[in-house]
Amino acid sequence: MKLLIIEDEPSLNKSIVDYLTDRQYLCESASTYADAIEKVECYQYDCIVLDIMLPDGNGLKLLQQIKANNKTEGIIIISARNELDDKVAGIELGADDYLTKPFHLPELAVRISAIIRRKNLQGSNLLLFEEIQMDVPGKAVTVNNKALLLTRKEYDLLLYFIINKNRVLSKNAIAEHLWGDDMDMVDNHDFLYTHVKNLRKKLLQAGAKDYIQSIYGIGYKFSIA
Amino acid sequence: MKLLIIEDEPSLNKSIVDYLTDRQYLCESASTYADAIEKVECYQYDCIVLDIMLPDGNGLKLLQQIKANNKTEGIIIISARNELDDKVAGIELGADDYLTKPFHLPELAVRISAIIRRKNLQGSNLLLFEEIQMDVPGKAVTVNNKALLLTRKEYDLLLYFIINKNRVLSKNAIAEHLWGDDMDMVDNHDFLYTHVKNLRKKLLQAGAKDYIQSIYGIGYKFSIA
DNA sequence: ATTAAAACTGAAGATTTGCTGAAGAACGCA
DNA sequence: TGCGTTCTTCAGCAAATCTTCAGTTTTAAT
Repeated sequence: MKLLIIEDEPSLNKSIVDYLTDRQYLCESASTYADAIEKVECYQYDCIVLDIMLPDGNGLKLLQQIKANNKTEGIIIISARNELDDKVAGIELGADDYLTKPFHLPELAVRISAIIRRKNLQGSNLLLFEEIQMDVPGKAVTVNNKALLLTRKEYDLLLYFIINKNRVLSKNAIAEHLWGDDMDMVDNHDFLYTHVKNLRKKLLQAGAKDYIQSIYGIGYKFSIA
Repeated sequence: MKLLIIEDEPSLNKSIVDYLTDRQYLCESASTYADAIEKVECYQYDCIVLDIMLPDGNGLKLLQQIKANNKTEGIIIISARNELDDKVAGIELGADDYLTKPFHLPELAVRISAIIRRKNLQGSNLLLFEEIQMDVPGKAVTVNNKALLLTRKEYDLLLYFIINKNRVLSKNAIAEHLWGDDMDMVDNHDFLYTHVKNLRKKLLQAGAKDYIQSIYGIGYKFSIA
């Protein structure tokens, strides 16, 4: 799961990123309005944590642009206690949740997880695709009710596939989601090839059909037949 | 076993915490509504002791929110004798027990233990998992009916494993439950490694199988096979 | 059919994570 | 206070995973 942390204070930004990275999220951070708007326009995230007060532009404007961009990301606003009006405005502009500073990191983590669950799993903990079942909070995968052990990258890959089932995914989009933007994936898709190969092998061995279809020149599509 | 004591009067709070800590509970305390709601949202407890009268908000509202949060914690309400209506309302809102001030600490301890027993042990005193048997009130463990001596951390760890059997537990979740929130576990899981190692060794020596499965990059799962 | 690009594969290093035993520190009890 | 137990720290080793790479197969277009 990929997050964007928009927060200008470096130490807070770092502690948020460290904490969430430790909990298996892939985090990217932005510290200015310009930085943030660029990342939001270029990449896709599962959830965005947005500090309303930014040095070079108002966070509400940023929020508006995110929403205008027709992005479906979940958004959590953080703000100081005396910026209550901004908070209310944020919710009206379509933020999914808010948090007042100072807050505790576990609480932020709980809310992120709740938003992601709401968005991708319709409130359930289980993701189903034919004979494959993913228990997301438990990070456990079963095929025909038999446990299947996946490595972290394999798990992330399968999760991304199932959430985006029946859609053609470019290799760059997948790579971006699994490794973030600091990775040099322009002319090297060997990572992906290897992990797709390993995931396919494990799924087949577990008795699932090969739902990972290669789309020549583009990427993959996860679907039946 | 991890408890949260919500009580605004410092001396009473401290004496409750001291008494229960002495009886091997891991206690955290909150003295205000805001403080309490935050802890409840971030952490997980086995039982919550809640004083209905709080300075900055009504305890009943807090109780309602705990229940709304879909938490499964047991809850004991404490209140002054003249707040009988609140007490009744509390039970109706889903509190598991109540106590009127002033009360004796041993009585509180008895009720906490009863709630935990009801919740985790379905009313029994024994927790069973294959050849392992835990007598919770007696803090005694047997494997194939032969006594097994565990240290406190080992005992707490095994108890947490068995209560959460078949679930993937992150190292952070385990650490939080065994050491509380004041511990700096971000990049140091050596505690856990050592205690898991010692617990495994003792269980194996006693003739039990190794039910503690390591989940690479995440934590552990306690289950058969 | 030929060809060049793209995709796949197995196996090798490199890296990260987990395990271990032993030593030092803290604790509880007499 | 002193003693034995338990808890924490640490450094070296082992294992799992990730990345790299060279060689092979597949694909689409000529």
